[in-house]
Amino acid sequence: MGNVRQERRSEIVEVALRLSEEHGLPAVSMRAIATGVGLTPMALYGYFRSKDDLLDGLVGRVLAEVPRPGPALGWRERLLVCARGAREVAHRYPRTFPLLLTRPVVLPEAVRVVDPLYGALLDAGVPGEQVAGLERMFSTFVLGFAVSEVSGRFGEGNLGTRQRRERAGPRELPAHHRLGEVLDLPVDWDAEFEKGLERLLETVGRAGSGERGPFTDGPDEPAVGEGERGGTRGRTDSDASPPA
Amino acid sequence: MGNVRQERRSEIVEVALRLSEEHGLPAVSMRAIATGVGLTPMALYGYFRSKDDLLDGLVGRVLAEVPRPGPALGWRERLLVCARGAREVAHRYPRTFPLLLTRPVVLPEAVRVVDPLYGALLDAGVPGEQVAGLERMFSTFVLGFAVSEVSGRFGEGNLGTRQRRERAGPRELPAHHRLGEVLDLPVDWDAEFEKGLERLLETVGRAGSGERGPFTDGPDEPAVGEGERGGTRGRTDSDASPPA
DNA sequence: ACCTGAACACCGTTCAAGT
DNA sequence: ACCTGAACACCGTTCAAGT
Repeated sequence: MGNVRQERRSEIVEVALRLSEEHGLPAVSMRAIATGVGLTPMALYGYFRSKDDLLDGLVGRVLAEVPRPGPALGWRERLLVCARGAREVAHRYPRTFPLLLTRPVVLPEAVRVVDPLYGALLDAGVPGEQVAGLERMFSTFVLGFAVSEVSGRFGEGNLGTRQRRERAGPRELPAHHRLGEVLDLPVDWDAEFEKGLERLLETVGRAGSGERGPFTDGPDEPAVGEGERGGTRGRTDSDASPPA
Repeated sequence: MGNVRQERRSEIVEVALRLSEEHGLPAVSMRAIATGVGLTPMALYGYFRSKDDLLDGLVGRVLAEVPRPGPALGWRERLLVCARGAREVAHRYPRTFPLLLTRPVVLPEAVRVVDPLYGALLDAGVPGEQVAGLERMFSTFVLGFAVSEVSGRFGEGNLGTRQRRERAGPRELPAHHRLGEVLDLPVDWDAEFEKGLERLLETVGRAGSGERGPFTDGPDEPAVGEGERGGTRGRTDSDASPPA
């Protein structure tokens, strides 16, 4: 089949990725890609309908490196592997990764990344109607955090707000002044990401155990969200709730 | 002082906003803005150092419409007002809003939006060292959700994955097949956003009450995150934990 | 102080033509 | 089938000049 065509296609995407990481996304022009692959700009249109199409290929190329854990691990570990893996990819391609938030997720690669997340949430006992929404919440956090980090959207953490804080006075920024010196500490992004994941996993566990609060008296199942250790003790298809 | 200058500046930003909403962000060019305001492109450089600088002005202009609730409301209500308000702004300026995720948050307008969130988290009892991180988690969700919604990153919800699901077969997308028809239901974005907020408020409540799990025996305070109904019964400054 | 004209070094894409 | 050349209608920005 059109295998040489596929080769050329991925060669083009590879050049685009290299250009993006070496000189930034704005440097990814059809003309620059073309010279990089040894062609005329017009030749690229034989492989991609438009530049947007080519950028979708770039998104797919990056998404392909996000790990997709199989059902061997427990659901918690699977979610962690996906989340940490995605963040690592962001650090690997810091100038390209922000594209993922800009472009729609209808690509087949995106669906392939989402599937293990759906599986993990189902195994956590999350009701079918809530799975997609919870997955979007989870992915939004992971993607948003990773993109913010590599694109500098978080600034250099809290640093640099100090001048502004002091210039503004307690009238305009009362909470900044209440927080005071805490805002001047450098941020440990690894720790913050892990903390966020921990919080989300707790939410998932609660959604998976029927969302009963501590005062709802239901069947006294062992609470999810406690003492999860490796192994294969995650639930399987058999106890996934029916779609109602 | 340079008041006529400020007038001109905001006139320029206003034209940029109109252009962006009417014809999309790519249509926001220095040349188009200039004709819109009745000047030569070069004249704009007297008011903004560069196009990026002008876009920062645009971000500030949009951020200025995000509500900043005072301390009259309870912390829960304040978080809800900020979150819902931000999402409404996204719906008001759907083609411009995605800029907020692209550009750094060092603008004074961004700090002004963050301050009430810090205040609410402090009033929820969140320890000082955790406030900034939790705020970033909250904002990442709100911004990420709103941007995904208006930029079409969420696709049309789950719809449209059906063809792909059926073409792929249970081998490649097992969880999609486990979920089955649930994925074909249309998504109620309002409800999903509210559900996400609810989950995050629960997390905030837990962080504010010392993060004890159901198996830690501590003082038997009434659990936060339960039975919250409207009204102004949120905590106030008086019971915020000191930064430690 | 505020603005303009001309110019530079770029873009994505179309279209007719080559082999 | 795959590629090229020339052209169109754009970009952001610099620089010298105008009033």
